[in-house]
Amino acid sequence: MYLTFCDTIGAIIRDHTGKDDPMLTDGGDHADLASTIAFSLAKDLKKAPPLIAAEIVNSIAERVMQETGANTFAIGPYVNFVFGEKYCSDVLIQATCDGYGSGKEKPERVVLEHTSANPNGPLHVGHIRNTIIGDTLTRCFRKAGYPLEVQYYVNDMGRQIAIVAWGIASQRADIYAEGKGDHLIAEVYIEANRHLDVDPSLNAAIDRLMQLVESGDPDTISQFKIPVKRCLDGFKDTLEKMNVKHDRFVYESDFIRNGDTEKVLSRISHLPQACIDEILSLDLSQYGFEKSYILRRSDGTSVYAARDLAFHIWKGHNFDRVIDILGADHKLIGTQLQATLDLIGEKPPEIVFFEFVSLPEGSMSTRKGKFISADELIAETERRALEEVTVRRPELHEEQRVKIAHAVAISAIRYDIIRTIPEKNTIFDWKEALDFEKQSGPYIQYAHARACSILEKAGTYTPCFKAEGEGEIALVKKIALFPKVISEVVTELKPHLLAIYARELADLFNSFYHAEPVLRAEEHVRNRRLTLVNATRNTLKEALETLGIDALRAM
RNA sequence: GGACCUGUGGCUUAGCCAGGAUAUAGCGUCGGGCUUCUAACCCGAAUGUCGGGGGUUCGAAUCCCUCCAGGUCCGCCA
Repeated sequence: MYLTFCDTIGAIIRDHTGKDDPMLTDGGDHADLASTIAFSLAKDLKKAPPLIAAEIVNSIAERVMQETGANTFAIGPYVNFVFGEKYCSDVLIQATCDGYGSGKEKPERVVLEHTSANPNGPLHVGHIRNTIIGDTLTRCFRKAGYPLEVQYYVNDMGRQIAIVAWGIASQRADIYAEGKGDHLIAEVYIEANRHLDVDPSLNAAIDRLMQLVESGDPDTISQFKIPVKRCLDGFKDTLEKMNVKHDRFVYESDFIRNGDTEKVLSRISHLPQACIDEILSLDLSQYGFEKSYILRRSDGTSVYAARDLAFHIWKGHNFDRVIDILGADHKLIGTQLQATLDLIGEKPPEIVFFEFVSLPEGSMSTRKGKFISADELIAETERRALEEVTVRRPELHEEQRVKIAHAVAISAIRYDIIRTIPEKNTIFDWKEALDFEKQSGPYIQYAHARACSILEKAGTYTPCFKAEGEGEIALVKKIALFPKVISEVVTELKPHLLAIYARELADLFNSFYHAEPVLRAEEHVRNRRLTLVNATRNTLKEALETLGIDALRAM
């Protein structure tokens, strides 16, 4: 509804002024929508902006009212629009329907890759920033109507995995030991690196393993495969706890076995930018890269970048839009990948880069065993959440309390991570992660539960799709923005916008809740407010689910 | 040394790409509000050289230049 109104008003301004851009902007406290077009016309017309604004209002107000029911007026140089009753009632009708905010089905197929952590230790609080950005975008794309496949790209043949395989053999570790596989692998990996640091000559054994696995040696392949699988099983456990699921796990080694890597390397070797001596590398200086892009080692084995090219060519052929979520450490290699694909006429991926999460004592390192695992984070947050639920709802059965605590914990974790823009590097803070108040997931869940509770107590009522008074109108107008927010997230790849929106919607609902009685109001007001509570409830539910957070009905 | 990202009240943070109305919220501080629809809440107050300096513009947190600080990268690792 909001977007439709913007389009209509934009077209009217365009018609009237002849300018391509109607200069629409948020109206802030003054209006629902505003245009700063008077500033840009000032030079041409040689008139003061406030004068121009007044003239524009005079000429378009009537047509705007006719087509949208919005009020047009000027404050100084700003042309302002305030939406009217029809807008509010249309919004309420839409927002009380199941699936509010969903876009119509789009033909464009999207593939999104996220997490893709190396299987050499458990997911830690840095990795899950990737996971949560990726999963939230996934949910937004699906909400917007795009068919989307989520992939996990498994590095099952890199140096790190060779180190794990070597570590298992040299430490005689029991790869089938009980416990969570990813944590088990981390122990082996950390210990193996300790040995390699002490005696670098041991690296020869790692190199040998990498040659064997690339040449297809069956024993080495299974030596790699078993720990990778154990680790991945651990990842899947952790991801499931966070409401995250991948549609497909794509194995890096497949692009060696099916010959795709060889094919792309051969294509590249014929390019004028290719440099072939002992190694194969590519000169990307035309794209502004100083460093050449190395694709094959002198011992003939391929590097990660080569396999990644093959993977992305495959994705580009099977999907219309390719999106990767990558840590800031991949910026160079990621942009080199984009440039190379562009050079050979393939579709480069869109990449969302996110900056690092570090610990107060410094950056995390799986290799050095310096990290807080996602499992620890979840366990601790659940423990705190259970304490909280037990204090608040002692009458509930333990099973029920545990269930709520889990949903609250995941909500707190996911929200804490997604609310910050990806470009900001953050320091992990237990106090913030365990905060269930205000700018948190549980705060939004609570607003939803509160709305549910009111509606449950109300029983049946006659819906009334109207809003009256400041608080009601502000709330409806916020509800109206939900579809716009989803579409912004998808076009700009900025999932934090949804997090902020959901919190602001909860804020407005809480203010409304405290200011206006619902159940105790006289009948026609009660019906109207119950309809509004229901619209809010539904919008909060859709927003929470799109954030990957359970919309609890009680907490 | 070079490249990219970040720097907004004591702390955390939105706005920056597409410049425009008194810069967004939270935590913390101070003052209020639960026999009344779930207080994981609400209402109010105080707190700002938008890292520093230049420039462009009628107008800059936003664009350009420069400097400073933090992070990341610059491997025949991934």
